[in-house]
Amino acid sequence: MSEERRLAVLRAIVEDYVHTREPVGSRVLTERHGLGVSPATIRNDMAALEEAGYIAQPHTSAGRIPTDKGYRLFVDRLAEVRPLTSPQRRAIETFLSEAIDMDDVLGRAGRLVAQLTGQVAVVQYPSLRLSGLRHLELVPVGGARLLVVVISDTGRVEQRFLDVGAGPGAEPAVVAVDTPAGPEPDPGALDEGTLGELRARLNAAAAGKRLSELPQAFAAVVAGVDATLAPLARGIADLVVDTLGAQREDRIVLAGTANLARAEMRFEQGLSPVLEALEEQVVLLGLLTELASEPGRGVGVRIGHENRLDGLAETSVVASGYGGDGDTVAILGSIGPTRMDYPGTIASVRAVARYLSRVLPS
Amino acid sequence: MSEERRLAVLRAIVEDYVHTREPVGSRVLTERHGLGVSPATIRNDMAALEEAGYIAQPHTSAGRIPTDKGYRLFVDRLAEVRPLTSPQRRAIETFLSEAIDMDDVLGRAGRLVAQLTGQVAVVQYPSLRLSGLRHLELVPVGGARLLVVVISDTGRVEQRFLDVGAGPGAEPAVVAVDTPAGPEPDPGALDEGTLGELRARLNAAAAGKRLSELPQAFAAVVAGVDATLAPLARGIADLVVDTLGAQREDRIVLAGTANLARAEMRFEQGLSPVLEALEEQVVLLGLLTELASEPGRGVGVRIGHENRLDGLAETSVVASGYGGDGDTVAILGSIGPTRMDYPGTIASVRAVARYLSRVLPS
DNA sequence: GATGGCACTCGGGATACGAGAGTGCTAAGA
DNA sequence: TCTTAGCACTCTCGTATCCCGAGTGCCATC
Repeated sequence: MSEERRLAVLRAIVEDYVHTREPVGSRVLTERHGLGVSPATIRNDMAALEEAGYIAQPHTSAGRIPTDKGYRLFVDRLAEVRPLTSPQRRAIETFLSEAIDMDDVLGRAGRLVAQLTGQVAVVQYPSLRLSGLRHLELVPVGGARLLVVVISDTGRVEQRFLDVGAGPGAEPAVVAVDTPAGPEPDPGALDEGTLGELRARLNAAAAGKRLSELPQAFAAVVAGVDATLAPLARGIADLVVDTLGAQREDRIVLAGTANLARAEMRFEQGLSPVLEALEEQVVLLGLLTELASEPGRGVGVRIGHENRLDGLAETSVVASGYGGDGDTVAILGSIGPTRMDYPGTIASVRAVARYLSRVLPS
Repeated sequence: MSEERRLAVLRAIVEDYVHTREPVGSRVLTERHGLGVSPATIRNDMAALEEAGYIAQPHTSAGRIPTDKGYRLFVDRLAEVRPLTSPQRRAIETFLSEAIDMDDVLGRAGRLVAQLTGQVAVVQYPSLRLSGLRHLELVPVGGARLLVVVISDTGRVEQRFLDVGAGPGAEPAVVAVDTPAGPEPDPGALDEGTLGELRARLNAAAAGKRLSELPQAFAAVVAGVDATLAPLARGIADLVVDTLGAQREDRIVLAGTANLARAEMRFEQGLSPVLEALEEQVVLLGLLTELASEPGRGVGVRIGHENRLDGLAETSVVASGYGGDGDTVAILGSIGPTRMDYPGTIASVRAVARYLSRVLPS
């Protein structure tokens, strides 16, 4: 009962089961895979594998299916990474290079992974590092509302709305609704000249400063400004500092959800828990982060119950970080049933992640 | 065989079926709904209704279920709009008012509608009207890349990447990848001083101009600039005009997809086609646009086969436009099985759409 | 340690059957 | 003319039964 053959049997079971979606018995194992031994021998090996927890039988007299532990062993020691075919590579290249902006890149990456793997793709928006303030722009919109646009040195752009209260004397609320805006600015409470000057002063004060020095620099501006304007200036200053300081890494896009519903994927518990888990973006994000921070060859794999979420107990997650300078700024992954094509999925995720890393600004 | 009673029967069938999800027979109809007649009478009415195509029986000896045509009649003539309860209204208010930016508002609106209706919510991003250029910012990122940030007079902010080719002499590609950016700007090919001057010139040229006048204004700048810089300047100018001119109304967010998988919703064809239809954002967008442009009390309803998409043949779409000044700038909707609670769904969609209209910058 | 043989188990498909729900129709009543 | 009661008929669905086949575990043998 050689150890190598037992592993070969496990590999054969995994590959056959992934392919046929049916419990695999000793006979087909000897027939379809070139293990030169008889079914009885295989049965002995299978008994040992079952004993060790790598496979299980759904009911007494059926074939065996891999357990989570079995898949884990397969992924760690048995799977041969199968590189993508070169047409596939080219397809990735061309499809992604047609993207016109960041949203588009990530959206396409998601659809691509979903299509390559036939599963659900998850793409996290890159979280961008902070730096100084490059430019601040104030645009009055609506009556008592100010759109504050912040451009950081790294090229990050954020926009927030500032409610300017009743008049210039009132204390402005610091955080309000942020949005692109509507039509004609209403030059009521806020006149362009004053705003322009305020903007110029704030920009000048911020020039060359680091984020940590900004509050102080702004305080000076607030102090030096007309008393009626001071509250507004302070409101803007606070909002800018707040906006630059806030991390904005909580966005995720999904693609290929429809793949879950395809007939080939039957989940014991139905797919309702799976979909629910996917909608819990915060939790999902945590999972991905955890996963990508694992050591390994860049691509992390969580199998079945390994990811703590109940909804994902029947699924595996394959994820990889991506990012400009070789360090991870965001994560890309694929989620499918534990019974998935691990080598293929890993290859796809890795290929797209690498492309993203290459194309991302660094 | 009075006409009113027949309508009452139809209404009773719809309401009962929506509630119980089971074909409704003549007996329960007389028992549960206060029609003061015998089952036999109802049967006659039902025969007439079936003849007219408003109801059908799934198999010979089962109760009746409404057809699309039946739901249509119900929605148009029989449904009483049921206003939301005041706690519900308050919940909407508070939940939406906690949003911190535009993305957040729309995301919350979606989740809200999904939760209120127990169905899938669809929210289109508002398309914003164009105007002049408020400010143009150039941020060098990476080696030969330039982030171009465009802020329009209406407060719309767009960002695009410009590939600056090999050196300042090369013709820059006009459209490249747009994205927030990575870390340290690399002051290689593009030096800050030149960029600053170029930016200042372009901004000055654009000040006060309308979109249609921009190309001309920019052309003057390009002509007046150093010859080695001209291609870069032209590249930027083109990109800006292009960006401002492009409509950006193609984004949709979904929420509550998991609701589709809940046990209560059984689709004949499975939900795979439904999910697929929902992923076809372009088509979906077309449907919503068509729907919101219909006359009516603001909320449009498409029932079953009325929406041409095959995948949505078993679903109904309830949608409403929303937008700052009473005119529609985007659309909000809810998608569920044809057997849905129309009055409730309509009320929810309308309430949230109204809130959005109120809170949106105008 | 590998193999052939064999009895045993169990899931799943096919079949049969009865209960129940609902219908349409007819004839009688208002 | 509309409503109602009665009745025979149809069809779905759940339950029970049976049987086949796949697969196993174990034992004796090579």
